[in-house]
Parts: sequence; C-alpha cells; structure tokens
Amino acid sequence: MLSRKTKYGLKALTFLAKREEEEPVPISIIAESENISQKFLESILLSMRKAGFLGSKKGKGGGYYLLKNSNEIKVAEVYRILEGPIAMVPCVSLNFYEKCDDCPDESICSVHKLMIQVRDNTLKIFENTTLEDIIIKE
Amino acid sequence: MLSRKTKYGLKALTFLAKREEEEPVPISIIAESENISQKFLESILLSMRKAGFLGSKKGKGGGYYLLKNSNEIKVAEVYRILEGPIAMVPCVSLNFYEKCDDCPDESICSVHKLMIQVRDNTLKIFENTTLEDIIIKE
DNA sequence: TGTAAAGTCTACTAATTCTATAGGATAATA
DNA sequence: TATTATCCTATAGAATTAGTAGACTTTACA
Repeated sequence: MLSRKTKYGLKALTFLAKREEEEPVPISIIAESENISQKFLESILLSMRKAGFLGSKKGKGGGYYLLKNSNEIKVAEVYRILEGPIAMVPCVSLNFYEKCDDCPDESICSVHKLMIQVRDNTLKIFENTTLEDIIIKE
Repeated sequence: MLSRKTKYGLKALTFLAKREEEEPVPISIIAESENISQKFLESILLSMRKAGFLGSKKGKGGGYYLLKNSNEIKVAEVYRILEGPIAMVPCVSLNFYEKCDDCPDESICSVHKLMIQVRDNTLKIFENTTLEDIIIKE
C-alpha cells in the first residue's frame, strides 16, 4: 500500500510542476487544492526540500518551488525519500538491503526469487517515469 | 512492503508443494523448517484452508496438505487472501476498489494513472506465476 | 478406552507505524 | 513592527502487525 505521505507528496510535486510560473507557492494553496491537511503537508514538503527537490522561501510571497525541471525528477527518487524501499521485502532491496532473519539462504528462497521479479518491474516504471510524465493537463 | 503473514504463507505453501508425498504435514514441522512462529503460522494456514487451498486432518498423523496441484495455485490468489489488494492504492484495485476521499476526479489524478501501471505489471507477474514456478529444488 | 497428537477458535497484547496536530521559533516583506 | 510564511520539535490517537495464551475438538493407536 502506498502511504498517504507519498501520495500527497507526489500530488504536491505535480501540482507545482503543472504551473508555468516559477514563483513560490504557499503550502496553504497546495493543501487546499489537493485536499490535504496543511500541517501534514508541511512535514512532507520539508523532507522533500531537504532531499533537494524543492526550494523554499519564507515570509510574505514565500512558499515552495521546484528546484529541477519536472523531467529531471524521477518517481523512483521521490518514492524512496517518502516511502522508503521500492522492493516488497528488504532482502531484495537495492538501496535498503537487509537480510531476512527467518531466511538462512536467499538463493533457495522462493519468495526472494518472486520478489526480485516484482522489484525489477516496479523499478523499471519508477525509474523511467518523471514528474513530467504523470502531469495531466486539464 | 510484504507482510510476514503473506511471506510465511507463501513459504509454507511452497514447502508443501515441494514434497512428493501427499500425507498431511503438521504445522510444527513447517514452522520449524521455515523458522516461523508456530502459533502465528497456525492462523495463516487456517485462513488458507478456509480459502480452499489447503486441506487439514486433525489428530495423530494429521496436518495440512495441498488441495490442488501446485501449478493450479496462482500467487495472485494467495496474495489477495493473505495480504489483500495487489494495487498500491484502493482507487486502482480491481478486487478491492475504493474511492479516495481526497481525490475528486480519478481521471485527472496523476498518482492514479501511475499506480495503474504498477498494478498492471505486478498483476501480470502474480497472475502468471504459480507455486510450481517458484519452487526451488535443492 | 485412555492418552497423546494434532488442528480449531477466541481473545488478548505489545510494538510499531501512520496520520496527523500543537505550538512556538525563525525569517522575509511591507 | 506587524504580517505572512516556512522551520522545527514534540506529542497523540488510531490502526495495523506480529505475535501469545489457553481452552476445545477430533483422531489414531496402544
């Protein structure tokens, strides 16, 4: 399941990517437009700023803005920041690998083998999809 | 993330599928072989019995056994029983559809569009993979 | 016929994660 | 200096996960 955090994060980013103007957009505007709790969105945008996707400006006229072009922001990167590993089990994760405590030998684990397939497929989509690709013009 | 429940369930099923013999296997054997808490595994096997994948026999010499051939049990079916929807958001689920409360119009939601792709890819794998396919002979 | 072995069923619990909320600090602008 | 907006820390309620506990039922077999 995709967490609300990631869902909201992606929505906020595409909201910003959809705009032609480059001026900062206050959280309140994004929250209202996308039906997201403003306080919750605050923390989400903050972590995306820290991750280098967003810039921010304080005070009047301030808000958040994209630091890169929308075709330079991969869904995979956003997903990893907000949601964590793309893999369904840690033992097949490329960026967050962990050994399963119940599994003595990955090479003979059928779940492992299966989940590698799923990871590869999902990864392919997330790595090859940028914000630009998921924008829907109204 | 795949829950331990589903992971254990799949492991238990493949454990049974790997055996040539048809005699019931007690929970304790499966739990020990696969390093799973026996009590936890109990409830998992029970729900798979109720779902029609497993048969059981009580008393001495009892245990669980597969009711179908391993090539007739799709990962997708097992996954839906133990984990729930394959889709990452309810609004793109085929079997567990729910409208998102924050989203007024799915047709213009970029997350929706993206998650349909992921669902289709994962579904393809899970629908076309049976227990037989993921067995690893030692 | 008694006993041990096995599944069945209900209820409970500890820990973790998720989804926020509260409130003040800091910074920019007019 | 008042206003607007982000920044930051702490906290809290709800839900989910991953088990545990214990009594009950059924079966095989000595």
